Amino acid sequence: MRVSDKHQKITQAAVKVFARKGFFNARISDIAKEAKVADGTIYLYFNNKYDILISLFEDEIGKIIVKVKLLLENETDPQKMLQIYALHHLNLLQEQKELVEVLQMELRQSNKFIKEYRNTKFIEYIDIVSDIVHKGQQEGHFRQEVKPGIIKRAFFGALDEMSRLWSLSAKPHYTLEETAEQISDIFLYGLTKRDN
Amino acid sequence: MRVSDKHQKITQAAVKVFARKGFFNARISDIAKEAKVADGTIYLYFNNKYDILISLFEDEIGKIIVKVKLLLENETDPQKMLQIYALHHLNLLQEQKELVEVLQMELRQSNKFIKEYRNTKFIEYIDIVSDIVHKGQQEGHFRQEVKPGIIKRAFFGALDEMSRLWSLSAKPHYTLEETAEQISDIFLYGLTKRDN
Amino acid sequence: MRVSDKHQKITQAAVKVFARKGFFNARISDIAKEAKVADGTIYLYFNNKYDILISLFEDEIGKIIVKVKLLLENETDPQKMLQIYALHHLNLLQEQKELVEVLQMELRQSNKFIKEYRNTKFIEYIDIVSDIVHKGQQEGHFRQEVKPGIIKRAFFGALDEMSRLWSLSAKPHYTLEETAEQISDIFLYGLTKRDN
Amino acid sequence: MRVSDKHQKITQAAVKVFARKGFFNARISDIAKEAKVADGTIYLYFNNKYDILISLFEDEIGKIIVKVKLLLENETDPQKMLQIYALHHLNLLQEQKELVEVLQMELRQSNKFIKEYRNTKFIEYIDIVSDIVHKGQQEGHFRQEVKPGIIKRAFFGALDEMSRLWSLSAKPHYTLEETAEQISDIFLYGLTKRDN
DNA sequence: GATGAATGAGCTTTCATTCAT
DNA sequence: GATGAATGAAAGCTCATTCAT
Repeated sequence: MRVSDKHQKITQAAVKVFARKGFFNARISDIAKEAKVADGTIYLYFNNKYDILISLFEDEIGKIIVKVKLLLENETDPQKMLQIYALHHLNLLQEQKELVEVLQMELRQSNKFIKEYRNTKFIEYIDIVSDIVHKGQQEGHFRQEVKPGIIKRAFFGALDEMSRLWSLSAKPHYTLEETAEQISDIFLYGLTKRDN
Repeated sequence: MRVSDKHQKITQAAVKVFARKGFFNARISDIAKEAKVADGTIYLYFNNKYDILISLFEDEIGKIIVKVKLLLENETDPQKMLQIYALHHLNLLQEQKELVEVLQMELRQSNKFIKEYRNTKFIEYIDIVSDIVHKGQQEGHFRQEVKPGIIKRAFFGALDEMSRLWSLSAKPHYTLEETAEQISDIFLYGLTKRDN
Repeated sequence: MRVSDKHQKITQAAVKVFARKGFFNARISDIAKEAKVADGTIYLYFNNKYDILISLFEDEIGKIIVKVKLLLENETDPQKMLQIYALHHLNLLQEQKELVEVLQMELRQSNKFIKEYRNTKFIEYIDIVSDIVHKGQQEGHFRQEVKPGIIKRAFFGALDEMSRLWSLSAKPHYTLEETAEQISDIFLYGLTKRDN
Repeated sequence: MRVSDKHQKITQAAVKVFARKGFFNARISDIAKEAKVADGTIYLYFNNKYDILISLFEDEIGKIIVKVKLLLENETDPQKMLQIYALHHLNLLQEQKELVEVLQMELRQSNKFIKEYRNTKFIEYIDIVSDIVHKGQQEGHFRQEVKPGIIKRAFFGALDEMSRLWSLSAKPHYTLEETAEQISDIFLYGLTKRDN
């Protein structure tokens, strides 16, 4: 499986370089050097610089989705599920600091330039949250007036903002677990029906 | 007031152009044309391209802070204050769609490249939230175990993610008021002590 | 005599700035600042940047010619005259280091760009040497086979090369007097008829 | 020999263009066009515009030194050696009019701007003269009171001034041989001990 | 498939010159 | 006469992309 070999080498190199310098400041030759291939070789696997970013994005988000879905597979309690999602999302940061930085960028910047590109993978990823919320509502745990379509964004946004903070600041003020707990706590507390 | 005139014309043009094309894809000549000045004129008011972005950022965030603080001045109830903050933040989007897009960008991208730049204005802006939360805790309304330093980021992130969604999608699924209400609701519900 | 006042202020400022940064690297605004006038004012007295250089050159060489001719006025011995010329030429360096550097430049570079400009003043200056040599030949002191038209250039070139060396090196190896003596000595020795 | 091929093509083109327009007025695109390569190609072989000039200078002076030393190899008489040096130096002019003009420029202008660059090659070239003078003194032909360190500069300056004259004026008044002879004659006459 | 030398469009920035005040 | 803000052409340099080997 020669081909996917090179493809992956380039993708991984691109993650590093984009994270280090940002998409616009990254040069193709940087990626080529990091991947230990010739500049021209990259164009055998990708159409252009943007294509690397999108391709990378789809690939990596895809992997993450598989992983999260696996983690949630054996869990049925929506509250626990949200906690798992939060913890895993923040875990990504620790484990794949570089990748996260690139996704941060991709999510914001690039759509502007690649109008035709609809990041369906990303939508699939955050829809996991709305599915959990929906399930919680159906089972009677979560408040009915809450809109899953908004909550999914709010939850993701809250987590994401924290990871952004970490990726920028040298020494985080809060630990990963603490943050995951606080955020899922506030959302769960906010979602859950009161007893009285 | 010749000087501040041109300065402002350029700033406003830059907001438009950066929003339209993104910082990296925006050309100085685009901004110049939009501002109806010569390319060189821009360099009489700004040191370089980055300087336009930072300058613009500081200026605009400054104005927003003044505005929000004014709105909160006569309100003492932390719950109401959070609602006001949320509503106003989302309002920015409607009123200044372009500006928001640029700030989005600035908040994420630029720090990478202008390491020395510390966006103190932005910190001042989100610290308004932690101040409200802190006040709520001191007055006994909000749960003590919640950390204002995390909540401020989560709250901002939640709102911000929504605005990002809007700035990208053609037709928003939710109205501004609906969104503001949902998000402040979930946070307030999550923050507030239960009676029992 | 307002006009010549400003004209002179600008000329003197230009000498300083050209010497410091070279003609091409000197900015009009540098000269304006040095002369404590507005940029635009310079264009009331000079047609363009080149014009400043040429004008400066003509003016300053003119003054030097007057000065040298004055020094030679009361001297009739061609040998002494050559020594005076050499000493005075090198003296310029010490006294007007900056001016000399600019002249160095002008003599070489600029003619290329201002084709129409014939530096008649400079020719007048070195013709003093050929006149001395010619006089020496007529009076029977100097060898007849020597060509004044070549000697004038060689003599000037020899002196000039020394001054260039000085203007570039931090600490000259030889004193001014020593150099003037050595050079006029070698030329005089070379020019003078042998007794036998 | 692909690489040195392009390098040389660019160097030769640069000589022509610098000679034609001067270093500052020469555009990279002029050189590129002259060399029949793309603008960007130049930057594969040189770091920047200055680098072309310095590189060119070092290369060409290097070749000249080799050539002159070869010519002097079989000659032991200092007087003859000086004549050879003079003749060869002036010959350069005829053969490589353009190169000489560029070197003229380099010798004067550039050091100002490229302070860190010490043109060691050039020093090596003129040190050939002081070595000859020194040898002549040791062998008792030349006067002891003459300082080789001054003479080398004076001799070079004299020759150089002549070549400058030629490179500027359309029709030289003197032939090459005539000039070489006159100048070495005056120096030799000036250097040599008198019989009485 | 792989290479990397070559390309050249494109962009930021500078600065001589102008001209309304 | 004097000013200096404004102009805009011009140029060095970068780098995504191509293509001959």
